[in-house]
Amino acid sequence: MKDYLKSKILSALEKSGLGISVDILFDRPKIESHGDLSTNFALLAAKELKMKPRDVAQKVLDALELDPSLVEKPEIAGPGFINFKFTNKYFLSFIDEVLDKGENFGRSNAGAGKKTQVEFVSANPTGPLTVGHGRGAVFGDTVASILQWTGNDVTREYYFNNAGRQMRVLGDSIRLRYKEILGEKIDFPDDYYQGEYIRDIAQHLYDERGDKLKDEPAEGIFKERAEQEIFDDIKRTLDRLLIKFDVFYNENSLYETGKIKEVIAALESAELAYDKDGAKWFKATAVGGDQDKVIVKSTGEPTYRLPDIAYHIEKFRRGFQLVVDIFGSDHIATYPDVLLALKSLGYDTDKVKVLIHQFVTIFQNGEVVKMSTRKANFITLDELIDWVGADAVRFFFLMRSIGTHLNFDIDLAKKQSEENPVFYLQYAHARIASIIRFAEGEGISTKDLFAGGKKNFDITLLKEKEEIELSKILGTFPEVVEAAAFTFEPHRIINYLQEIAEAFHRFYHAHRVVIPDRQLSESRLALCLATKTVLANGFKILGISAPEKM
RNA sequence: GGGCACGUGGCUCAAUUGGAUAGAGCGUUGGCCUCCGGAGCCAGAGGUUGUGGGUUCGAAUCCCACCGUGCCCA
Repeated sequence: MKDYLKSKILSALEKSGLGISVDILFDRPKIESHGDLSTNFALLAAKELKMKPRDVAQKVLDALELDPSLVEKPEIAGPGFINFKFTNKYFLSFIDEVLDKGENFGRSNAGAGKKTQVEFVSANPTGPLTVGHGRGAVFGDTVASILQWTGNDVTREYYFNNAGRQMRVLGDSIRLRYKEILGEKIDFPDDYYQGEYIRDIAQHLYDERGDKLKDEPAEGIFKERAEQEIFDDIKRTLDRLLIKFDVFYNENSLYETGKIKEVIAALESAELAYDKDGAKWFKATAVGGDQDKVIVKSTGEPTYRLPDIAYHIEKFRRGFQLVVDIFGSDHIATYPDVLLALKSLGYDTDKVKVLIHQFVTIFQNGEVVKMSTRKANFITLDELIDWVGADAVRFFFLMRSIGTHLNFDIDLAKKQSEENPVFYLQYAHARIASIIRFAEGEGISTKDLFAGGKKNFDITLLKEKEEIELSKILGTFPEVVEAAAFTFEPHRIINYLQEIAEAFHRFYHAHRVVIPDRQLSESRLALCLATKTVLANGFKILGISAPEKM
């Protein structure tokens, strides 16, 4: 519809001899009397035409020819907005469209098959996923879904490091707990992993191998076993949230295949690296950075920057045309260096989209719970799922934009799990399912609506305000999905589904679906079915279940 | 100390990316089932968008300063 209006306006401009450079964009007014779509181009163009905005608008309207079965007479309003109101016929046509496309309604090819990678979670296997990881996990998975719905070829990827100091400490933490089980007196350092899961892993080793491991080094079986068990645990948690990865990428492979050295060599040959104080530096100041950064410490150990650069080069080499990185705010200071290095080596960093989510602050018993994997005073994602269920966890993390520092009161979440907004949406879906069951009992099957390969209902029988309003909203679903993809903001879909549920409940309360008038019943049933379809498609994107009963 | 982000009713958050009268949920006040699911619907109260300047036809949104919160760095 926007395209239609835009082309009509362009030809009207031409006819009236007005040349303008501004783009013609449409807004959906918040106020009903302002119509269904509104454009402000007359306001924007007034200056260059040296005319009053309202005069520009009037000239365009004089030359504008629109199909009266779709659009009613446009109006000029306020300082120079042009408002368009559409016909009921146009709105009701959405019902047909939804039912025709079914579970594909909302999909588009806006992404044109773009090879896309979404990297998220990427937690090292040092402990269970926390509530903090949950936000990034659910968000990343949903962004990936949205990109798929809009026609991108998406790979979900998890990047991890099973080498380095943290993992050595992890292995040694297990070793000490194992010794403890053997009855030895141990001195467990404060900066070791304190969690109960460390004891569990040590216990498993003891159960299987007895005391045979008492002289094994930390880096061998202890570390390996820890990695394996913790990773299994992480995957199980992700699985409960319906999150599946296509690729687990091991940072270590970048060393094994020499990619790390290649980066150093590339930086050196570009004269962007130098040695100082026994360390190797990236000369960021030469390419617009505020200060040079260490890439290899004097101990010979690389900083996080070096493998991150190498990993991103690999992403480019693998042919990704869009790379989406999802980090917690703790990485907020790290990515500019990485992007700067990539850019200075000639890579197109416009292809990289970095999305930073703020942390979740957990409250319990009215107090802030500080999260630290090491100290083990965290609430695991698993526990959260146990308390409120997977649907509510996904929904809760998705309903807010990622920029907010959101507060999560555990006690409230447990108590309110029955009143969670997710139920409001699911209830609408279940209620429609129930109406359909009822209708079948009364002898109207939804199958009858499509018998013989054609639609046996007449949407023009729908004339009530609530019916028009509902189908109007249904029609905008594809736009909403595209907007969510464009902005990487899943919460837009939730807000939208909320609108549908509201419009549906209002319709339901105002009008009965199954009534003696068979034809009208069928029309309303078609509207219900279309609503159910859009709700279900939205839930599918969000990874939330669409219950037939609750 | 420096960098990045965020401050919107009592609480948790929206606001179509600079648009018209700032909207939802929870909580709160009062109504609504003989009838397809009351996990619902309708109505009300509750706001100087942290503060002060600036940019323009127009600012919660952009710019500057300050205050507060979070994360990172030395």
